[in-house]
Amino acid sequence: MSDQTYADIIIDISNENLDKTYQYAIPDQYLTQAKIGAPVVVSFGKGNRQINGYIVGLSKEPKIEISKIKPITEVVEGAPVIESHLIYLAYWIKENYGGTMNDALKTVIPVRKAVKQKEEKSISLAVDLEQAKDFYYEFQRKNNKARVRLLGALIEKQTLDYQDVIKKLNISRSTLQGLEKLGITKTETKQIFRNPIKQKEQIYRPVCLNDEQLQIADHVVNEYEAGKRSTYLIHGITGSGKTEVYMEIIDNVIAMGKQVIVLIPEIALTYQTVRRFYNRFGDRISILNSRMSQGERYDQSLRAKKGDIDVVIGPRSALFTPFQNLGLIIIDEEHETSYKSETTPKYHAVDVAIKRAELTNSSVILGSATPSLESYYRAITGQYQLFTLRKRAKEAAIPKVWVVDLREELRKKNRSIFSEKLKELIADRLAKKEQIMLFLNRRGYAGFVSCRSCGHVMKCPHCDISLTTHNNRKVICHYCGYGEPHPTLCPSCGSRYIAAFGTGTQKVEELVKREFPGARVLRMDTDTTKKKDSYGKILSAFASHQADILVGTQMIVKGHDFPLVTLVGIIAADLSLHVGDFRASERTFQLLCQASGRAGRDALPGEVVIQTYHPEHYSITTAANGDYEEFFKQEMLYRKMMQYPPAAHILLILIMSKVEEHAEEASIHLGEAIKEMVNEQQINVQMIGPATASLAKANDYYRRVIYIKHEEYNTLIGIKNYLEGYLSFTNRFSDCSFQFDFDPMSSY
DNA sequence: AGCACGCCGACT
DNA sequence: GTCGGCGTGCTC
Repeated sequence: MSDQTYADIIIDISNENLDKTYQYAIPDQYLTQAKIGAPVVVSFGKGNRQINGYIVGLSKEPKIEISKIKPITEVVEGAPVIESHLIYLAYWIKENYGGTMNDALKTVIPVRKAVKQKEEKSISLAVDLEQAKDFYYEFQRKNNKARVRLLGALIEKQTLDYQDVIKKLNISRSTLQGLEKLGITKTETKQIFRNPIKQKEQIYRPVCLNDEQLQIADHVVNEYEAGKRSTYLIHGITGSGKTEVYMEIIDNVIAMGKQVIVLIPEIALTYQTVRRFYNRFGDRISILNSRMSQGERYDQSLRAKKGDIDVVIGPRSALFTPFQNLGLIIIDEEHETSYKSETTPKYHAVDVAIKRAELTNSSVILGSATPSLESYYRAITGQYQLFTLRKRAKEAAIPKVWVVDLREELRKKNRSIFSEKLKELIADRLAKKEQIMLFLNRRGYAGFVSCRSCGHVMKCPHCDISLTTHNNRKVICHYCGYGEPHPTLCPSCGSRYIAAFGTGTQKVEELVKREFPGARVLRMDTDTTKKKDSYGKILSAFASHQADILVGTQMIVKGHDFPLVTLVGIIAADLSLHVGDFRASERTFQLLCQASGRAGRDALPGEVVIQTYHPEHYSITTAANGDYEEFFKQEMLYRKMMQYPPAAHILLILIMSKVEEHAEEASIHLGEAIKEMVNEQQINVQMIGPATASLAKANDYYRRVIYIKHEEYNTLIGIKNYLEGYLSFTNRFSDCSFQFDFDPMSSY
């Protein structure tokens, strides 16, 4: 039995050959250097031509006949190549978040798609037209049909598209090769890069930072110049000018010949934001967004690789821009859930950014008005440097916040969804011709059950998570599967006003129109923004005062400044407070802060009305006071008590199958396997489930979940690795699929 | 992307 | 028979 190690190698990355790896033997002399990500030279094909590749995996078992496996020619040392960094990063992502190496590589390395290849390669004549005609007749005489076809077409039209030649003219590559060798044709690859930003003259605008902003920028720049790399968290209230601080630091970092990645949530990627950066950095900046085709994205990554740009701005995926000389990664609004990938590997951009920074000797800046519990926790435990911006940059005043107790309204026989206070203020703004935003933070799949009289919410006795209604007959917990019959009377006060909670934006729109017949109302939610561009259209219609009231879900509270908005109404703060999710309080706090930040952005002072059945809940009181530190303190107590992140870590395992019994069987089996494994290794983990997911069935797949909690992230990675290994061995669950999610951000 | 293999018609 | 054009499939 030999002890040979084999390496999985991908060849020539920028082609679409990503899904093929080839196994090579590692000669003893290279054993120490043959790490994942390392560039290698290998013999390939019949002629043993020497080509470049990268190691993407290591194993002891040969996957094909040993006689076919060739040894690696050389492991290339020295010269740090971005590809090898990114491949190593892919490996790290796979290890930390689960999934296959292929999944990870695909998220990390931009692949040229066949779709956009059309314009890249073309065929043209290498001789003049007369000579071409001579050849044409000669080939006709010799009955070289394919050559005649191609030459005929080329005489008519001097340059042809490569793909068209292959497909429409039915010419094979060997024919083309033959003609090229004879010097009759030539193939050209031209690369047309399109800068997605419209060419507009840069407007010179001097920046003047206030002392708070300057202090942060100076500190970071000084450390950077001294060679110190670090992760910084900037906690700055809405309107405190975080972007100016970023730009000042970026300026200094690129002056040192380094490149910068700026991540912003997709939804904030508006023309306004982009132009601010463009005005300052001009052509040396590139924007990525989800509307760009894969070809366009690929173009931008090539530009980055060639050193044509210094700054890239984009959503999560921009994190993998192949800069040769990366120096800084900025993540704005770092608490946003869109930084967590929803597809395998379910990585979090913040953690991957920190890892990439470590590999490339870069710094990371996180910024938020309402930092995630995870980030703030790390900041106060010294893993990040924390900065706070307390002043608003413009002279805008902080809005006045009213918290309205909806239980009181019911007592006052007001059964409408608008409290007296909100009605009064809406009428006032309509009279003054100012604008109003009504915000309904509805999310999640199933409604929680609450009492309209006392505000009592049905909760799971084991998880402290809101129970959700199931056909109005049962209430269940979708973390652990606990269930009880749907109550008819409130267990707390005996009232019969206990029911599933839920109001749609459509209903709110209707009721607004009924209550205020003269008002012009716009609605924005997933229904009205399905069509392309409708999102922008609604917002610009509202911005130009074509409507008085904008009703919408969370999407209306992000980004955009509307100077005429002086009133923000939150219809029912409880809607996000009681979704069955341990992050519910955090989300509520964030949404309330963001929504409040929309009011009175300019000269006119703003007011905010928060309607709730829980005016005493800390998410609501702290948001009303704008007191993040107090919120953090309260929420951490809960997370510590319940062992939720960041106090501990959670691994979610999602089991899916088209056959309900198979999903159930597999989940029970996996549960047993986990129990056995942790007993054997004497690890003290807490396992919740297996249970039916809250979204019990999606796209014909039945879904089951298992949650595992432990203080150490690495313990959970160990369990994930164990299960991945186990699942790759057994074919018992071949019709089931499995997904892992660490410290999940979305509900399942 | 290169190489080899196999098929087929044309020429010696 | 053999040569060269042509299409196709494989490369650890």
